[in-house]
Amino acid sequence: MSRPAGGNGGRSKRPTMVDVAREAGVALRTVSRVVNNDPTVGPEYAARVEAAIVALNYRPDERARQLRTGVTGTIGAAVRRIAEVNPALAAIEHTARASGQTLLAASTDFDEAREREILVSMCRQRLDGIIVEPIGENHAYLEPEIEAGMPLVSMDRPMAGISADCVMSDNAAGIGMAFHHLYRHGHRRIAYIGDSERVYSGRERAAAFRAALGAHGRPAEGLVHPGEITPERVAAALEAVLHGAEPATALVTGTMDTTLAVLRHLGPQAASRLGIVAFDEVPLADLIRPALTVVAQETSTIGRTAVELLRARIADPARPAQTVIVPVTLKTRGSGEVPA
Amino acid sequence: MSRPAGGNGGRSKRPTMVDVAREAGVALRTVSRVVNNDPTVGPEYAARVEAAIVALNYRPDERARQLRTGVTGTIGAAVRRIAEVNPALAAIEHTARASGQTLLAASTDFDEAREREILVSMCRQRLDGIIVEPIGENHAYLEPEIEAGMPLVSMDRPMAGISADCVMSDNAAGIGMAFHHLYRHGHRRIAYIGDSERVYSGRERAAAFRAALGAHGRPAEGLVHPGEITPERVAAALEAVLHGAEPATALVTGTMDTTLAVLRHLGPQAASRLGIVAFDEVPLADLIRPALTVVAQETSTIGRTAVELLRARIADPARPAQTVIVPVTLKTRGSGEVPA
DNA sequence: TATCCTCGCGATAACGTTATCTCGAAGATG
DNA sequence: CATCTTCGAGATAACGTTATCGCGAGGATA
Repeated sequence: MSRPAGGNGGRSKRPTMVDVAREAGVALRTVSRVVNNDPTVGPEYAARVEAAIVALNYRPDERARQLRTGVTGTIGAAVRRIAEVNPALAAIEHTARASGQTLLAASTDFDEAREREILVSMCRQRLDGIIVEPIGENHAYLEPEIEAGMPLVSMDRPMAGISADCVMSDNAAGIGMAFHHLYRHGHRRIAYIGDSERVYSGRERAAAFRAALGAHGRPAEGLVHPGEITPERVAAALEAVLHGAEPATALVTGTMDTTLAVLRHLGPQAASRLGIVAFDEVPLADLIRPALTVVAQETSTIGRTAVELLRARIADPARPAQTVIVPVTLKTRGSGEVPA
Repeated sequence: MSRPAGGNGGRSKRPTMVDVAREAGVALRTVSRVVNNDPTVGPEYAARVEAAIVALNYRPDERARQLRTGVTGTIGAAVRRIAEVNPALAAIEHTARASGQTLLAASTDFDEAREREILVSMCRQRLDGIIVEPIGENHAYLEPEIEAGMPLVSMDRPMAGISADCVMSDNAAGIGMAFHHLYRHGHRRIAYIGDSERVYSGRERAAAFRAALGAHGRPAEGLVHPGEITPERVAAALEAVLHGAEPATALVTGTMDTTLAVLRHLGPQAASRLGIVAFDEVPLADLIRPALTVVAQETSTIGRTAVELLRARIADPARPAQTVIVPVTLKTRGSGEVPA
C-alpha cells in the first residue's frame, strides 16, 4: 500500500531503503542493487522497486553510503578567498566535476587559524583529498593526517614543515620576463613592489628581481620593496621609489593586490607615465586604465594540475611528493611598453 | 601498548573509537563522551583517553557522527558562479561560520541541468539546508524535497513552481532611483538595456523601467531592451538606442554583465559622454573609467538574511514561506551626473 | 544500619547504506 | 534422468559513531 511522503504519522522523516523494500515487497539488498544499477536484478523486480521509489519519494542517504564504502567522492579546496575572482578554483571545480567528484570549497580568508580549522574539519569529514592555497607559515600539524593517508596538494605555494605535492607558477621566470620587458623598452631604473618575504612566493619573486638587477649590473639598493600589502605600505614604497634622488621610471608589481594598490595610489594619469608590468592577471583588465601588461599565470592549468596531482596521490599514496612548476606568459597591453 | 599511525600491518587505515578505547582500556562509550566534552567523565579516565587519542592520532569520523545524529552541520550554497566575485557568498560563509556551520559551495555555471544535479546531490547529502541563486525557470522538481523537510532558500530571485523562502533586492525601487537620477540631471531620452524577461529579475526591472517612463509621460518605444546578455545583443541594442532618429542621452543597465558589455562596446570615451546608471555594483569600480554611478545591492544583508531565513525554516519547518525585499542605494560616482 | 539517590561508567542497540555469504530455481551436460 | 553450473534474490554482518539503558559504588537521609 502506497504511503504519501508528507504524512507518516506526525513525524516528517524521509523514507529509507527498508521502507522502499517493504513497499516493493522485496529484500533490502535488492533495492540497493536497483539504486546502484546492478545488472543482476530481474526486470520485474527492478520495475517494482522503481515504482516504490517514486511512490515514496525515496532519496538515498549519501552519508550512509559514504560511511559504508569509505569514499566520499568529494574533494576539498581551502582557498584564500572564496567569493573573489579565482580562476584556479573554477578550473578545479570543472576538473573535479568532469570525473564525477563534488567540490567542497571553503575560504581561509588569509587567516592562519581559520585555515587550520578548515583543514582539520576536512580531515574529519574524510574527504577523498584536499587542495589548499596555503596561508600559514608552518603546516607541520598536518603530518599525522598525511601519514594517515589524507591526500593533500598545495597550490600557488609549497607548505612548510611537511612534504606534499605542490603546483605553482614559475615565479622566477615571470619576474625575469617582467624585468627584461621593461629593460628592452629602455628602462634602466626599474623598481619592484611585492609581497612580504615571509611568504614563499614573496621570497622567490623578490629574489628573482634582485637577480635580474644583478644580471644587468644594476645595484639593488632602494629599488626592491617587499612587505605587507597594505595601501599605506605600498604608498610609502611608491614615494621612496618615485621621489628619491634617482626616480625609477618603471615598476614591477609582485601580486594582484599590489598592482591594485599601486593604481589606486597613483591614479590613471601618473600610472600611465610609468612603465608597469604586473605579476598576475587583474580582473576586468580591459576596462582599467592604463591597460596593464601582465605576467599571466596559467590558472586553469594550475587548477587542473592540482586535481590531477591529488588523483595520482589517491591512486598511489606511496608515491614521492612532486612539485609542478607551471610556466607563465607575458601579455602586453601597453603599460609595459611606455618608453623610459 | 601504543601503535604508531603509519604501520598497522600493511593496510593504512585510520584508528577508530574502538581502537582508542582498547588503547585506553575503557569502554567505547567513554571515548565518545570525552570526544564530545561530556562533563560526566572522571578526570583520570579523561586523561587516559586523551593520551590514547594523541598516541593513535585519532580523528573522529564526521560521516558516522552525521549519520547517527542526523544533522550535518553543513549548509549548501548553489551559486551561479563560484570563482567570480560574489559578495553575497562571502556574507553567507561568514554568517554560517559564526554559528559553527560549514558551507558547501557549488557552481551552477548558469546551467539549468547542472543546477538540478547540484541541488539533488545536496539533498542526497542531507545538508541542513540549501541556499540557491536560481537559474532554471521551473523548480517544481524540488517539491518532494521540500515536503520531505529539506529547508530551501532562494537568493536574488524567487523559484517558480514551488513555494520557498526568498531574499532579493528591491528591483523596482532600484530602477526607479536610476531613472529619476538621470531625469533630475536633465535627461529626457533614457534607455534601458538588461536581462531577458524570461528571468524574474529581468521582468521586474524592465517593467519598473516602463513604469518610470510612463510616470513621466514618456513613450517607451525603442527605449527598453531586455534580452540575452551577449556582446552581440548588447551591441545591437546600443546601436538602436544611440543611432536612431532620436538618440538616447542616458542609459540604465540592468545587470552587471550588461554594464560591462556596454562599457566594452562603447569604450571609455563614448561611455563618458553618456549618462549611465548601472544596476548592481561592478568590481574594481574605482579603477574603471568612466566612474560608474550604480544602484548598489546590500549584498551582505542579502547573504546574511538568506542564512537567517534558512535557520528560521530549520527551526520551524511549518512556518509559511517568506519573501524578504532588501533595499538598494544609489552610489553616485560621476557617470550618472553627466548633463544631457 | 538500611535505603534512596546520584554519579560515573559499560554493554548494546540503533543510524542507512553496501558487501559477503547462502540458497533455491532454473538451464546445461553426461 | 541425475548432476553440475549459473543466475538472481534474500538474510545478515559490517562501516564508526551516538543514544538508551542498566548497574555498581559511594554519599546522604531516616
